[in-house]
Amino acid sequence: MSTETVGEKLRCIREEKELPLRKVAALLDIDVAILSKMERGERKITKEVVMKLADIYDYNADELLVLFLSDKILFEIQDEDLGIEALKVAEERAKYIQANKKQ
Amino acid sequence: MSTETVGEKLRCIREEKELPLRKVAALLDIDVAILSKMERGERKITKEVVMKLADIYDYNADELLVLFLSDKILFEIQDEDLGIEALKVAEERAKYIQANKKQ
DNA sequence: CTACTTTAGACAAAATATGTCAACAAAGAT
DNA sequence: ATCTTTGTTGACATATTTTGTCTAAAGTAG
Repeated sequence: MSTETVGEKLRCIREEKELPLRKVAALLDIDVAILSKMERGERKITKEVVMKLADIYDYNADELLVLFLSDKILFEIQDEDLGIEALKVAEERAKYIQANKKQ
Repeated sequence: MSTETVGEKLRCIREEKELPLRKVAALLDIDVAILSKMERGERKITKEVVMKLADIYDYNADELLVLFLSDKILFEIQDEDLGIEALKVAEERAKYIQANKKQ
């Protein structure tokens, strides 16, 4: 099971491609410091950046997006005793919403 | 299954108790307009307010807290095709974190 | 009408997020 | 020991979001 954050995952991928922050940051048109912080979870990553990095690294975008979303979900329930219960309720509600949304 | 938000739920409870916004807002020491907006989802509800209202209404705090948390979770994955998949991954990760946290 | 409840919007203040930059540390190469 | 490259840290100003306060207005009941 994956226990790493999307930032950690993106850093691993970048290191395997042997791309320096400098080059990737230039492709994203953002500051090197910000990308460094995003990989280490010090700055929030946006969905847009995740998608661009999937493209740059030629990596499965859905996998990264799921990791990105689950990070945000875990952030909401961190330190909450009822977190897992809330996740189950949220899943039921999400399924209900999905089943009833107009085509 | 519950399809209502925590705000809608809180409004229902308040109306059953026949308490006006004015009185409840006074007990919470917040403006009437803000409480009105919280019940309708126009302003974010805080965990603190949810707990205080559970006390004021003498209502199950855990139930309201789970609803409150699931609202926040659903907000994160709204309109995301991979939302339910992300929820499942988040649950696995949450279980892993819970199992490994020091006693 | 009057009294009460609730809602809508404007506004400033507070809090948070974001981009930019310079200084610093670590590691390698020569 | 420099020089170079890579990555990290923190300060700072700006921008954006959130929050509380207030007033006007809409809706409801007596």
